[in-house]
Amino acid sequence: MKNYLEKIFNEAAQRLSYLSDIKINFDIPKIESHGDFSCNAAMMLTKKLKKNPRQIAEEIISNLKYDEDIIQKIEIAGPGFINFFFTPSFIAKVIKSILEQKENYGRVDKYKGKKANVEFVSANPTGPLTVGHGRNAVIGDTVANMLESIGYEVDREYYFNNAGRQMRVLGDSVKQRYLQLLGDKIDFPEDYYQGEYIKDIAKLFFDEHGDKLKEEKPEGKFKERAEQEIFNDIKRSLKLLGIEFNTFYNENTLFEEGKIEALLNAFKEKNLSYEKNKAVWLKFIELGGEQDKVIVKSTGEPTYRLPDIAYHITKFDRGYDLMVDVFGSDHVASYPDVLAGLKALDYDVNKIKVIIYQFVTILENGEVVKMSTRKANYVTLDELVDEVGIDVVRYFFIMRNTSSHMNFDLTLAKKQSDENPVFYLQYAHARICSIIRTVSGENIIASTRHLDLLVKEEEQQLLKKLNKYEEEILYASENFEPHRICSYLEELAAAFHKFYTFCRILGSKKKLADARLALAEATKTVLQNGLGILGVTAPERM
RNA sequence: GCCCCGGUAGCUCAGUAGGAUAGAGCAACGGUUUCCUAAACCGUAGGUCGGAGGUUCGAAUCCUCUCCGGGGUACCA
Repeated sequence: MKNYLEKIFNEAAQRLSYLSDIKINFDIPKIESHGDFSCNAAMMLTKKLKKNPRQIAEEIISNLKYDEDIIQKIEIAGPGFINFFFTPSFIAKVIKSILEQKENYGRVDKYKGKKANVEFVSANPTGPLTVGHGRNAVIGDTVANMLESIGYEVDREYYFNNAGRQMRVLGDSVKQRYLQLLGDKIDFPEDYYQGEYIKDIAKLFFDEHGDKLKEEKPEGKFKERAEQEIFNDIKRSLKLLGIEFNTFYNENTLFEEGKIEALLNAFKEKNLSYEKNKAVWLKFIELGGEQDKVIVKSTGEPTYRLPDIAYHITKFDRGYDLMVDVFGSDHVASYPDVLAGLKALDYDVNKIKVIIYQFVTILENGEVVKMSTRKANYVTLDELVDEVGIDVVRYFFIMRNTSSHMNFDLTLAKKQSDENPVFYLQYAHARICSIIRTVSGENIIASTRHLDLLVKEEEQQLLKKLNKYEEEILYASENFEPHRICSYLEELAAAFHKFYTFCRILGSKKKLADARLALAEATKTVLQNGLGILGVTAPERM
């Protein structure tokens, strides 16, 4: 519908040159009587043309050439809005496209041939995934789905680090627990990993090796096995949510392949780094930052910035047109450094999109649960999935804007899971399936031959929502805003439930029943496609 | 101190590609099942969009200041 308006405006602009000077916007008015679309062009031109906006509107309208089978009427309203009303039969045409394209409806090839990399989760293997990681995981996977739906070929990537102090502590945590199992009286250090899973891993060593590993170094078998066990656990948790990665990128690769060294040299050559107090500093001030920062510590160990930059360079080298990073808000301060470093080396940082999501606050019994993997104070993602199910978890984490803080009352979620909006959507789908089952014995066939009979208020409302789908998906995807899809689907489901209540299929005349069934099936397809992008199931029965 | 995010109905949050009378879900209250699933639908009530200025035909949306909450500000990642 919007496309058609754009078309006739472009055509009119050949006669009214001032139309090309402004960006023409078409909005869907909140109020029904204001039409299907509304345009504010006349008001935007008042200053320029020094004329009354209503006069301008009239001039614009008289220059629009349109098909009366498509547009029913055009009105000037309020201060100078131009309101467009489409014909019911044009609005109903969307059913045809939906039924023809089925699961491909809403997919566009705008970015066909482009490659995207979405990096997310990227938790180091020091413990089970928590609810906090869950938000990251679901956002990343959904964004990946959205990008695929607009044509990108997407790689899902997990970046991790299995060197460093964290991992040494992990290995030693396991060893200490192992020694305890052997009967040694040990005060387990407070700043070690306190979780039960450490004891489980220690038990594996005890069962398999008895006391033979007393002299084994913590960073040897203990660390390796812990990493392996924990990683398996992480992968299993993610798979449970339907999330799988193409690539696990080990930070260590960057060192092994000399990429860190090469990067250091590149900075040096460009005269962007210098030595001070035995450390290497990068000239961030020169790059527009607030202060210079250390990239190699006086101990010779690089700080996280160096591998992060080198890592992104590998993504550029691998030929991605778009690189998405999904970070928690605790990383806000670090990514500008990475981008500045890349920019200094002439990489096009516009290809990088950083999604920062705000933290999830978990409330249990009215109290805030402070998360810490180290202190073993957390609610795991698995526990959450156990409590409320996969669909609710996935939906819950994307139904809100990523930039919005999220409160999650566990107690409430367990109790009131029936009232979660995801069921509202799923129920709409199940209801349609039920209709199709019921109607299958009757002489009713989903047919697009008499769509012009769909003129009732509820039918038209539902049709208008269906007409919005393609645009919504594209907008949400291009702007990396998965929650918009949720809002849209809730509106669609609401429009369907109203249609269901007021427009019966059984008992209507054959032609109308056929058209209504076609409308119901089209709705089913769109619900299915939308839920599919969210990774939420569309059940046939509930 | 400085930087990022948020502050919208009792609660959780949409709306921030400037638009017409600010929305949804839950909670509260009242109604709707001889009829394709009542996990639904209809109605009532509930708001100084944190506060103050400004920009303009028009501001929840943009700018400035300010208050409150979260996160960050390392030779931690």
